[in-house]
Amino acid sequence: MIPSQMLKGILEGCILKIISRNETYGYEIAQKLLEYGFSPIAEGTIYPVLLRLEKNDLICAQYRESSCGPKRKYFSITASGKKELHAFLENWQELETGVNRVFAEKETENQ
Amino acid sequence: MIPSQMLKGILEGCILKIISRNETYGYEIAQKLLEYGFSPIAEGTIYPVLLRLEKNDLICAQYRESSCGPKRKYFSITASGKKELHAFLENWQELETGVNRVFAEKETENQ
DNA sequence: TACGGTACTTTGCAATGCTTAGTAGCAACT
DNA sequence: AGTTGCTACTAAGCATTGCAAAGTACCGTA
Repeated sequence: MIPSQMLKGILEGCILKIISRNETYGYEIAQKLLEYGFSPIAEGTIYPVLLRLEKNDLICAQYRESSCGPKRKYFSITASGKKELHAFLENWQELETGVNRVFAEKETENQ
Repeated sequence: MIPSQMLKGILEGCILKIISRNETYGYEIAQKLLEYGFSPIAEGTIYPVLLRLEKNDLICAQYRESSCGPKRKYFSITASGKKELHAFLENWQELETGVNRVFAEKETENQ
């Protein structure tokens, strides 16, 4: 169970990536995150993220009827969103490299 | 430049790891993080983390004189700290796996 | 009619890194 | 002596973002 603090900034990037692959809506994004191995993300988490992304013009929304429930709010990525996604990926890789360097056991130094 | 939000929870784990390798003090930790590829971590960031870790009994402190400046506050990891470090590493790996799964391009699915 | 699954919104909280300001020791240069 | 710069730590308050909780509402089934 990944603590919430460690998701900060990262969840947003993952959601953006999921949207970039295919137009989708909040409820489905939550399910996909589960499939990707994240512990269940509360609705109170995911929808505010989507609203923020929309407000910042990184994604745009479109309501559509559903045959099995209330209307869905479908999101697709914008040009700014693609740029942001690219920046996120770079930052993520930088983070990954840094952390893994910290945790790499180095035989050459005093451990 | 990794945005500060993405460091949340992670910086703490990295600092704990650095201390676990060798007794060390705040100023030196900041320098090591730089060596590991992190952009400069402000003192106002690092010292509060250390105080928090100490308060939570994950590290313990000992002041020592320095020949080239003010006294240094040396930290070493406690038993609880080692447990916490282990837990952090597991969470980090879980996060890493999850994010990389989200970002892996899958040829078998509609992209 | 009630329940469960689907689907979204809003409010307020908590954790943590950051900014800023302050204190202080030591060495080197003027 | 005074100034500057590096070393070294503390503390107060801010901003961001994930989370919990509560509310609204559509639809199918029992």
